Amino acid sequence: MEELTIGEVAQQAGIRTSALRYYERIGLLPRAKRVNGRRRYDAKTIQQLTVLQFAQQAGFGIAEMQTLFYGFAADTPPAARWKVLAEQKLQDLDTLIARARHMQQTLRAGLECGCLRWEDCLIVDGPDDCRGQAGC
Amino acid sequence: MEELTIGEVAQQAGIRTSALRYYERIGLLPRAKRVNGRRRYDAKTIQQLTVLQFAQQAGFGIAEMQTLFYGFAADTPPAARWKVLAEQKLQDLDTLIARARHMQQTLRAGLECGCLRWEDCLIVDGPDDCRGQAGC
DNA sequence: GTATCAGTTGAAGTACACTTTAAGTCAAGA
DNA sequence: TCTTGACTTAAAGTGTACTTCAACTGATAC
Repeated sequence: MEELTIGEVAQQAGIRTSALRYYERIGLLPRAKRVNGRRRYDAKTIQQLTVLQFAQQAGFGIAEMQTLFYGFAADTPPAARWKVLAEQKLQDLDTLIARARHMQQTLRAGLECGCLRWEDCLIVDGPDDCRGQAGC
Repeated sequence: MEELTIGEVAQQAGIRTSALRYYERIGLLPRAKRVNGRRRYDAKTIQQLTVLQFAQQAGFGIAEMQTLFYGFAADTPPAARWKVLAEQKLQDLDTLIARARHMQQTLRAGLECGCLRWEDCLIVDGPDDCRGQAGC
């Protein structure tokens, strides 16, 4: 089977060599074997990295990926591992989106305020609260 | 006019004393006067902090707030300052929301995959791509 | 007098996901 | 032989927004 250097893996996976060394150091990737002190990977590693990047895109942090990949009984299939964590993450994302929407409302409320001084601005006490005060 | 200690300001504004010292240190709040070496604030500070928290809730980082509060000609009214930064921020939030939605799709796609091994999972190459492969 | 509480300072720590740096190794090409 | 380029390591740096720590001071209560 074909073996790859760290630079080749990095290029094929679209990742920096420093990240690969980092993943190995923290145990997110298994320790690569060495030839003359240099890391050698087999093609399967690219697949592993693809899964890793997929999980990352789905919003999993490194600690969560450790759980996902190594934090279950060896005979637990991927779909089951994924399910446990994915459902919580979906909720987190709902929360995140709601917060972002709230920020947008806050910003738009601020855009409608024509205050001449911050002190006059009632918007900061509540967006629906502009009681004909100066500039609001 | 009534003067407040750092603890009183912190409590009324719902913020930690350490944050108040931090804001002063980085110049986000003007240097408070000292009495016996202790900070003394007037009631106006609460209002300033309210504006600050409003901006923070709208998604402005500290550097952006520096610009917002001190990065304009002294006669520029708040509404004009706000406008310059808020419109960009609204766009950033659109991007953020889109990314979060994409993450959710990724997660849901993963939930529908019943792979027995990561290696069998074609979802990681593209969510719409489960061509009757083992477990997918 | 002394215990307690709130305050002071500068420096270091926190979380996250890496990147950058310094100093050195290894193999291949001119 | 010398240079070049890719690689090795451990350690320190990055950015954000604070918090925590250590050592100390000042005012108040008993």
